[in-house]
Amino acid sequence: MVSDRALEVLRVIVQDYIDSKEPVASKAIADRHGFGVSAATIRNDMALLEEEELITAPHTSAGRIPTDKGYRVFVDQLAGIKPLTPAQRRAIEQFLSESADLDDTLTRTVRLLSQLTNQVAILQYPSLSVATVRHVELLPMGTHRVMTVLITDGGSVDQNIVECPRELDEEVVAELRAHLNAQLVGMSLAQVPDKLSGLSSSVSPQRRDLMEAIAEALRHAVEGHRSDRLMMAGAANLVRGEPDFSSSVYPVLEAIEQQVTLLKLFTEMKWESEEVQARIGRENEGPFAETAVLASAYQSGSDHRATLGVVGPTRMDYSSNMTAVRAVASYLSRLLGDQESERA
Amino acid sequence: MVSDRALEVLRVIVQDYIDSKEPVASKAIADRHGFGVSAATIRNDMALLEEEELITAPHTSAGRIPTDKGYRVFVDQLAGIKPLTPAQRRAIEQFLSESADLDDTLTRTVRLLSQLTNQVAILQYPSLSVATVRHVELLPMGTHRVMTVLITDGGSVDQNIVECPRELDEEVVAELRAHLNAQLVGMSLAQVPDKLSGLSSSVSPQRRDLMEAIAEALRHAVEGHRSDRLMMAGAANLVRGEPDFSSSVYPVLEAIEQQVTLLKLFTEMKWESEEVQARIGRENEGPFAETAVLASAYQSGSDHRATLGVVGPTRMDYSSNMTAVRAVASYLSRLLGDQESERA
DNA sequence: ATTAGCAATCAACTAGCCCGACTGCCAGTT
DNA sequence: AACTGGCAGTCGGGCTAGTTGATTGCTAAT
Repeated sequence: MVSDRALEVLRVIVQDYIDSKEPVASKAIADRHGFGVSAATIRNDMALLEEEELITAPHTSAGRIPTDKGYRVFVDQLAGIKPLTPAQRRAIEQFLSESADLDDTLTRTVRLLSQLTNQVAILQYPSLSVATVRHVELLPMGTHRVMTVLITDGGSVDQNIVECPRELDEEVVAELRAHLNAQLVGMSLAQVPDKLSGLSSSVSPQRRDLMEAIAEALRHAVEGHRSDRLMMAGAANLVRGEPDFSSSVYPVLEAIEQQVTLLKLFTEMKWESEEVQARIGRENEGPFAETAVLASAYQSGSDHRATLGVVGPTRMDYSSNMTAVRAVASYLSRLLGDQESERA
Repeated sequence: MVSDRALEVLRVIVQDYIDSKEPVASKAIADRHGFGVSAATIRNDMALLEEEELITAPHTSAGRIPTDKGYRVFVDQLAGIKPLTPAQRRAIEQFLSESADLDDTLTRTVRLLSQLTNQVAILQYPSLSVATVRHVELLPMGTHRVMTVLITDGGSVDQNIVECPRELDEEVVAELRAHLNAQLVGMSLAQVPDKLSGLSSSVSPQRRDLMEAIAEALRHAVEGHRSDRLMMAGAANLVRGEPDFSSSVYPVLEAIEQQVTLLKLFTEMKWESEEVQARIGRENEGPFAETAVLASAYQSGSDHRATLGVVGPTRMDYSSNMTAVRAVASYLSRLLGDQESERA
């Protein structure tokens, strides 16, 4: 039951509140924006919006601020798409021009995003469980040790030392290497452990113990990759501005560092659509109940996706931040895609 | 010209101020600590300490707080060595028992340190310029590409794709691989680029272009490792407590994230002695002028050292934090040393 | 449906006051 | 010479009361 004008009033309230950080008064709206109506009329609309719980008054004689629900409506229905500013575009260009290895790219990306949005930026490491095996290398080291090297198509590599039960034989190693590669290359990391258990029974008995030890090392390597992790940049932005935050910032920063809450959040969001997702205020659990989280999936490999986004106060510039998140996600996808094809 | 008792008074002031965060009054000292003298006498000593600029009064009718100089004297002359608490010892034990690969070890270490001290912990990545080459692998991929893999004794690995000017020949690759390993294994990363330039002239002319491309890839890999970086944990601790911060915390967090100031600081300190170093207040430049930085070198490889430490308010528990930094540095050194010898 | 006007509300600010926590100093004691 | 007790002086911080100004809600008129 909210009129079009009332929605327009909501938009104005959100926008004004975002950049003034002050409750917005009816008079200010009537004065500064081109509604053809008086403050009293705006007040009526505001009463309506308040009834719908889209805005609220912090105290009797103050202007109104949006509620979580109000932000939600704003984001879903009212936020226009702000194009990137030239400065932002330039920043991304510059960033693109200097990419190096994977880790460096990710670090730069998350910093870029935090600079573009002036918020804390979060980037989930590409989960390698669905990366595929490109090559397995066995390197004899001395007479009783062999180093296993597992190389994935994402360009990441892991290595382990294996103790050999018996004297090493280059021929045996070569054979096992060939065998392993034949069986594992092209396989997704998630499948590797299963495949490995089958493998040791397929080699001749006198090599089985060595095979078993190597399989164990490879399982370990895969395991190490499975753990999802996050990178963060721009923590300072959380502290900027708000002098009162002391109480509220601490748990948020801590939760970001612990990672687990955010990872859960990200996996919850991920199955949804292509676009930038927003979780606002109480839509989030626990420490993030007073923040907004914007996130978008990015293409982190041939057919796998991870998530990146920003965390900030619910009072944030949704329009431009969502644009920035979307832009960075798509640039990063493209970048990783390029490296991918370069490498293939 | 400060009597022994006056120094004792300074110690008490520092200690009380650290845990109460309140200026310390003469009466409180006379009452709570077993000086056999009256408050008036303490006051006389305090007047002396004030003359020496070791303590100062925030306003006329308040107790005294230590100055930077006061903390300095405390750290250099008065701070006893607090042994680790059982809880701390247990935390370290547990940490030790779960180490995985290098990156994981470092992440855990820096978190451990931040938990032990309740401060922001900083850890400088082991600079790999002085790590040595363990193995170079060349993997043909299709007919016109080869992947170079560089493995160092620190357990880190880097790989690149090289475009081959001509059709690949497994024999050629094998020969180059043997050649590269013969020349590079055991070499420190810092020496690799020089060595590489010599190499291409030592192969037959028809292989020179390939060799050159490979050398370029390896140079790139080494380059990626050279850049010093920092890890941080416990940023939330900066925000804990202080409600006034906003103004003072923001620049500090930002400077930590930018890394450059701290890296400079660390390299300045490093050449000094074996022990934990403390830089207090204005002894630091710029953003850290109101913080204390404790740092210690750790052995990050056979003969290279990097730095780790904590950043916190000048009002911090120097005794136990210095103990923690020392303990963690030495545990980490041992851990890396063990991996080293395990691998060798 | 809109408006103007008016009373009511309440945070934020100010001024004034007092209280209590210290110090500094001095004169007296050991 | 070192220490102590006592006392006056200073000043931050907390309390109260009063004032201001912004803003709403309501009502009656258009």
